[in-house]
Amino acid sequence: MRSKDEYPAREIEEKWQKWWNDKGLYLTKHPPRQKYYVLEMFPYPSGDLHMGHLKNYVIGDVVARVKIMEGYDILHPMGWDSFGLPAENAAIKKGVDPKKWTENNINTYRNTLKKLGISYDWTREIATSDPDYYRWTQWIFLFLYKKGLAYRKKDYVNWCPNCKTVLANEQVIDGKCERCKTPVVKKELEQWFFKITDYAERLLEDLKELEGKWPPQVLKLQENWIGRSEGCEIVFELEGKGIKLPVFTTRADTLFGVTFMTIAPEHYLLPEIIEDSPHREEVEEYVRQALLKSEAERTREEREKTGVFTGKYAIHPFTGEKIPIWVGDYVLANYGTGIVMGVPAHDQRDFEFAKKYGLPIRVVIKPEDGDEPRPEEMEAAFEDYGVMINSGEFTGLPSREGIERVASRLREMGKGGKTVSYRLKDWLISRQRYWGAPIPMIHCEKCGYVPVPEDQLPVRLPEGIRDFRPKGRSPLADVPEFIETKCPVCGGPARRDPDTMDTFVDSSWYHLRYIDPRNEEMPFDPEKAEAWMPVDQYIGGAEHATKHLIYARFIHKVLYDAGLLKTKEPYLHLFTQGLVLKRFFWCNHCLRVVEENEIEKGIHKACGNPIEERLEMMSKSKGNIVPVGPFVEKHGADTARITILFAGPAEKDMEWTDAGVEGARRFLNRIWRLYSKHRDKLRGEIPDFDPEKLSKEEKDLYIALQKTIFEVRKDSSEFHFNTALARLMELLTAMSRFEKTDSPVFLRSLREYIVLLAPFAPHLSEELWHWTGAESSVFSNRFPEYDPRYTRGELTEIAVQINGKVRARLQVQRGLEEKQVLDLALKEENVRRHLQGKNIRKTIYVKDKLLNIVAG
RNA sequence: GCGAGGGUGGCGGAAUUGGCAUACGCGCUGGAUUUAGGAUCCAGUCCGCCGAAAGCGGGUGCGGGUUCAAGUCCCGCCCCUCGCACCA
Repeated sequence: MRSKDEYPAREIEEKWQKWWNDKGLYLTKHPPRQKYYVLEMFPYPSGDLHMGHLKNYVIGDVVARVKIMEGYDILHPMGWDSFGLPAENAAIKKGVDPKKWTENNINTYRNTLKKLGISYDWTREIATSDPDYYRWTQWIFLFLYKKGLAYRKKDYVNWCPNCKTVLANEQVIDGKCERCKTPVVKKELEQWFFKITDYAERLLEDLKELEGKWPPQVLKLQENWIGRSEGCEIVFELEGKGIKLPVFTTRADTLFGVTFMTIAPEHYLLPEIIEDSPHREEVEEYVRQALLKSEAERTREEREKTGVFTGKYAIHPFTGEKIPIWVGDYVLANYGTGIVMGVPAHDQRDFEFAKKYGLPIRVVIKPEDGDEPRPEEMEAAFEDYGVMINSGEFTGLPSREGIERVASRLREMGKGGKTVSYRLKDWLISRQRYWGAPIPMIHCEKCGYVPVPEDQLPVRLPEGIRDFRPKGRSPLADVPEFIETKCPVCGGPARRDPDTMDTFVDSSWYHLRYIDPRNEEMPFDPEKAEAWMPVDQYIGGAEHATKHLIYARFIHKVLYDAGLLKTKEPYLHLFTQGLVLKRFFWCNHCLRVVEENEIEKGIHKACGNPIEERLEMMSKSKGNIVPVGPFVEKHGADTARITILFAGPAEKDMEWTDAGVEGARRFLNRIWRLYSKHRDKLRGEIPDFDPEKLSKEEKDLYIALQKTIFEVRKDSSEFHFNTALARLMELLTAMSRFEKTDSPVFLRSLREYIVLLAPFAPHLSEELWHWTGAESSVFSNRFPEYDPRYTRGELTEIAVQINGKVRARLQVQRGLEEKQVLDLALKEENVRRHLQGKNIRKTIYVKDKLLNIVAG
């Protein structure tokens, strides 16, 4: 129940939200004097907004408000990543139009975010599903196409049999579809790709610029994802036909130990290899089986490797020896060259494969200080570096040197040489879906693939489609008025590309559109981009480390190379916030969330089955969400903000609890009561005072204030909002207990406290600020400066230890010397007792902190 | 398996150039106020030594080490979370 002591949150919040809006307080000032671009990852507008979504925006808002009060002109926009599958699924399930569904959700999201009073410049709102936006997404596609960075390729791709669509590598999690968890299979399709591998080296290299500015684990994740590996390409030849069969290896020194080769089942050269093989049918059957298996099945580690002999041989580049070629599904088609050389003596996988199929083992490396391993006795491959043996002209070389020499020899022979391989794959962007940006390409029988001329953009999505059920092709393929068009080159009949783009294309450049959201000539004006880029602080979930954050860096670099941008990287600082978890009770029998009053002694009363207590990320499907709207109505936006910020370190996961809400609410109420009590004292000038001439009580408060300013500034800049709030709570207690409430120190503390609180509880602060008689916003203040002379009290407590154990604490003036402190310490009863019968051997003094007496 | 992060009261968490472990909040206990409840305010709250105070001892996942001094540094383990995982 709300008592009359509780502050009227909703009333205050609505009042100031309206006032901020009328005053245009958060409108971007362009050109900026001193710019600061704060960006939170924009949301996909799904159903309603819950507290789990909020953390991102609350953190961003604190950053933005602190920067406003540090005198920056900020750009702090919000928009919608509004293309994507859920809209289409809703259309399939409920028959609603994806566009209408999306618009409704956007309206709900916008209204909810507005209720939170976050400092967005709403005039810059964008939605990726808006033709005014996706026109430029298409423009970017064409831009890449012109640069040779968008190309079409027939390939085996990740295919989700349930969603009936192609997935990027990044959308395959543990071999399963990210969305529906169905095992992904391989399917051969012709698709559009972005050549992100051309940028692999720079994407890796420029991570160095981000060190100390991005979370180290995100940098590491990207590094692993790019997966640079230095090695050697070695070209074998197919016996008889002379087809080149390149392999990639990091161990060129083991080349003389090759006893077989293995090629991936989906390798494009395989059909040619087996064309005239007696084993052809057997191989084809093996390939069929392999492609049916899901990635998850194929890559299960404990699974025994399988393979089948192709009946064909390759020629060793040095020895001319015949090497049998096998097909094996443990070889990945999309890493290296898709063919590996089998060196069973020195590679564990090859060893296992050779053992299974009775292939010979040939030792070509021996330990530096040991004997040559004997093949018949080996139980595992010898994978260490050592000295090359049985390797012709290279015999006797240490591995490291051998790797170099073999590579340069191959280079001379034109049969390979040093090369670099990346784990990163080209970015497959075609999606067989309706609700995305159409790929702006036209296929003409005569002219081939032709880009849609820029002046014809956007290629609009047709409306009024009824049937969105996945059929293995884009719903657009069945819309003749969309598909059928004229070739822009020859004017003859032609067909549009029926696919739409991966939504990660939409979000790879949105930070640029915010800079110039209504530009009708260009995606953005390069001059404006120069004024505002890079994003100074980007805030979002760590789950985007290898998807969005790599794609955005890639697109940014392409635009940088074209001279449209002046910075190499889009996001200068990145902060990744933790999740919001909510405890709930789950009945495994009824398969639903159960309220506490339905449970008795751990048993679900309704069905008699035991209840499981779970702590998981808030999600609508689980039913453990706290919706924002009703919460704000009941407790207010500021309470929601404080709850989130105080619960723990912002980068860590937090549990949303009622107790946390109570604590936040209580804190704000304490502030409200203190200010209500002294409301009549808030107005008017505060007389100047000399801190040196204050009473002890006053000086203590003055020092507490300086300390708090110092700590709040420091903690806020480091994203330690929980400890910043702890300091504010301490100062509040100090002010509440302060008795000389007419003192200028007290009055000044009240004033500055409001400003310190403002980034965290903006509505309450704005209200209290106006109680001082101010007419301008609390955010037109500078964040308070501390008086550096007083950030520490002049009294200090020195711990007196004897042999490392604290035996007394002394209250003394700061700055005492060791001798003085020791004299004082020796007067202490407890110290004397512990020194009885002992000699002081040595003392260690840490000024103003500690004195350790070593005695014995 | 590899990589990263983590393990501190009943709970969320503070404290890192090595220097008073447990700030702040929640919960709990007692008191004040109140017809009562709620709300609020004050005091207490790491554990143990029968209660209290003083005092003493123990204590930051486990075992060792360096040091006058270790949550913090070093060595060896255990456990948890996340990411990658047949990458040739």
